[in-house]
Amino acid sequence: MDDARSRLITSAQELLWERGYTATSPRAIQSRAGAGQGSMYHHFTGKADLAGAAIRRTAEEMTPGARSRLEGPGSPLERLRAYLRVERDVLRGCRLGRLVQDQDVVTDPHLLEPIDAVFSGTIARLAEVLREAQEAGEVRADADPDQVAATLVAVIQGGYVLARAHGSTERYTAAIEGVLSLVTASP
Amino acid sequence: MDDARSRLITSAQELLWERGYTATSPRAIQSRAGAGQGSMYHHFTGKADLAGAAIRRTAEEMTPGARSRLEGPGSPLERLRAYLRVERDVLRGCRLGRLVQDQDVVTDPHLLEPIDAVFSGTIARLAEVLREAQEAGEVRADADPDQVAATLVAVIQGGYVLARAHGSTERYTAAIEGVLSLVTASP
DNA sequence: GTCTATAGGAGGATAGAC
DNA sequence: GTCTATCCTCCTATAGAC
Repeated sequence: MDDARSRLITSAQELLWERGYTATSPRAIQSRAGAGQGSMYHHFTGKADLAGAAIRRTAEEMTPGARSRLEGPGSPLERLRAYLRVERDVLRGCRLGRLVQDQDVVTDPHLLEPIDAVFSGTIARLAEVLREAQEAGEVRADADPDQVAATLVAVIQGGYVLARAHGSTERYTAAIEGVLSLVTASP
Repeated sequence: MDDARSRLITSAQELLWERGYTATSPRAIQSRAGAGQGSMYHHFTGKADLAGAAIRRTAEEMTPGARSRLEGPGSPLERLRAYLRVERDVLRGCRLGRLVQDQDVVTDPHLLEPIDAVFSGTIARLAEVLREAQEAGEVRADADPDQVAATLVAVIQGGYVLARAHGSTERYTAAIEGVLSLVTASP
């Protein structure tokens, strides 16, 4: 899987993460992939097409990890903690979430849809685990699982923002631990 | 205050909000402000300098509103609710938070510092109100006010991300209401 | 499949006239 | 203070040869 086409997608994934969509040029992708203009325009119709492939691959790469942590061993609350506390590349930001600030991404359904799908799926799975946790008495019963699931994902995404603004992971950790203390049912 | 210098800053504020830093060109700022090249480079040393002025002005414009809602009338918890539920231009995103995804912004201390200052100030003020709320028994006492304050700001910032990804404000509202239900002390 | 050549436009900035 | 002219580089894409 290290043919030119695949290498181009890999480079696009990296650059999309580092610089976003608008700030990433076909040239930069090509040179990082060690491929020429002709190669790229042979495999893809243009920048947007290649970016779409990169986004879809990133989405596929992120799903299994989240899934396994939320469906893994441990009580519902323990699985929620494991998911929220998993090590993330905080200062680099979310590979998908950061793209959503890009006007050209939000405007192109082919680019936006796979991103939204990841968030939707994550929220749905978190809500499921939250329901289990409520049944087990680990999470207060008077909270709406769907709302709280959105809250949890928002804390992660917002934690990235605070960390990048502050230049350190501290704020991210504080936000995560803060929400964890709140979801946990009072003794 | 509608001289060329001020108009350039206003245009820069708008474009920074709409397109971010990298995707905003001096040309675009000038044409929106109705000013020429010469005018801009007379008042500012370049794009970064003008952007810095725009960011500082936006920061100044955001502070009073937040301050008044958190120091206004009502119980501590009511003030927290008022702050979190205030109407925001959700789909447009945060004027400052969105810039933090931009590599060129994070790299330039003159651009990043005023952004971080707003977040730091907001977190500090929220922590203060949270402490009051705990004393009043409105918020569970076993939570760290500084952590929860970071959580609240993160939920807002992350709510923007979810909303833009989904193309609707629903997810934002869900995240906000979710965290509000969690901070409120159990009956 | 991949390379090179080429193209029109935009980006960011400087210089000097008015 | 503001205008116009000018500069070099990068952007994204197309064309056609190998």
